[in-house]
Amino acid sequence: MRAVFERQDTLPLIAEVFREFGYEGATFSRITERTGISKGSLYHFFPDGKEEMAAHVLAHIDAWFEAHVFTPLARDEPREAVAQMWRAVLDYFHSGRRICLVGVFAMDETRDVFADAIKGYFQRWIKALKQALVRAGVGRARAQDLAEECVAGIQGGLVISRATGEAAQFVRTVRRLAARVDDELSG
Amino acid sequence: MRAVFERQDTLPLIAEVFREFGYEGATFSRITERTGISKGSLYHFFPDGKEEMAAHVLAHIDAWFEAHVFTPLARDEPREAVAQMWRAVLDYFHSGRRICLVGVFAMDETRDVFADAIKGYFQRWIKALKQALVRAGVGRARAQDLAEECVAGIQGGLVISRATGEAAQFVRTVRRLAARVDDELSG
DNA sequence: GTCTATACAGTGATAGAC
DNA sequence: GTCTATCACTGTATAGAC
Repeated sequence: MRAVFERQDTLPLIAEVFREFGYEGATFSRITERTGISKGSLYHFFPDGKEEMAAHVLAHIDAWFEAHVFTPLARDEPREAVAQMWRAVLDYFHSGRRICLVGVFAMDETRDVFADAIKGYFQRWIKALKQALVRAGVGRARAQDLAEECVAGIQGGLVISRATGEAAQFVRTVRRLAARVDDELSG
Repeated sequence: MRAVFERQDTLPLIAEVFREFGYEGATFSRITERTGISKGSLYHFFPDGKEEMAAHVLAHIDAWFEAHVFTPLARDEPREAVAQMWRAVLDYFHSGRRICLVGVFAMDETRDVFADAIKGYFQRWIKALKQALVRAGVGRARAQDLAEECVAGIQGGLVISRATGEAAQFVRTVRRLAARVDDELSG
């Protein structure tokens, strides 16, 4: 009996291995152990091996954020979209117990292959948030500042939470950032 | 002709390799290539191998921050110490072109051996900053919030700068954080 | 499609010549 | 103290049985 039958289904499992051990630390033995899929089958799903796995995992994450964060910010009523962003972020990162794989890969310059994907993820996030803030009436310069501050703050909160082992620190960080945005929107 | 003769002198070079490639990616061949020291000599300096190297590198970084940031925050006139912290941070991280190795190691849970050192680094930073803010007249709860926000913001700014390739983003992040602290101190 | 068997390079680590 | 030679092992990757 196997729980996984489609390549798409393996991505979340493989993603967790990359998250826990980083790119170099995510070895085939750890991936087979976690997924229950042998090396041979993994190469059947991902003919180009580890690099292809990582690329698909990144694309998977990107699609999630595109659907749950970036697109709402660009399309929905801005205040509601921002509120939705905070909910999505707390949910996705398990209230600080889960780190950002894109951030992890960003810190590792071993493989420039992913540089564009990583850069695009953060730039689109900042841009979408900025434009939502502008649509909500915030000045362009201030909106850019706030958006950079929020996206950077989220990453930093994840690092500190993971480092100290206190997930609550991430939740506090998000609350502070949300409050600052609210102040700006109502003030 | 060799430029390095003492173990202490090798640490900054080895640290850069860990910074660029992460713990797993920092292989002996890369370290020997960067330092010009053979494996045999590296094991002479660090009998316990890579793990000992990483431990010494972390201790080296910790000592630098202790001397240039934490101790000044605890001892000097608080406003001046905070200003010194921003200078030290911009300087140490090369205005956003260099990442935080402690942050990189924090994201990697391969080796719990360093967990305490990593945790201590961030906790002492937050605590020292908080106490300096308290000595400068900020309320305890607000000081704790601000300190967490600053240390997390620095880490996040480094991640975003590295990801986007725009070091200037880190400088802006630091400026924003410094302005917020200044507001609190004068307001 | 899934697996086992295997190739081959590179890993951390050790021994020993000088 | 510094290096080279070598170790056992694990890494990614491939071939091929079923």
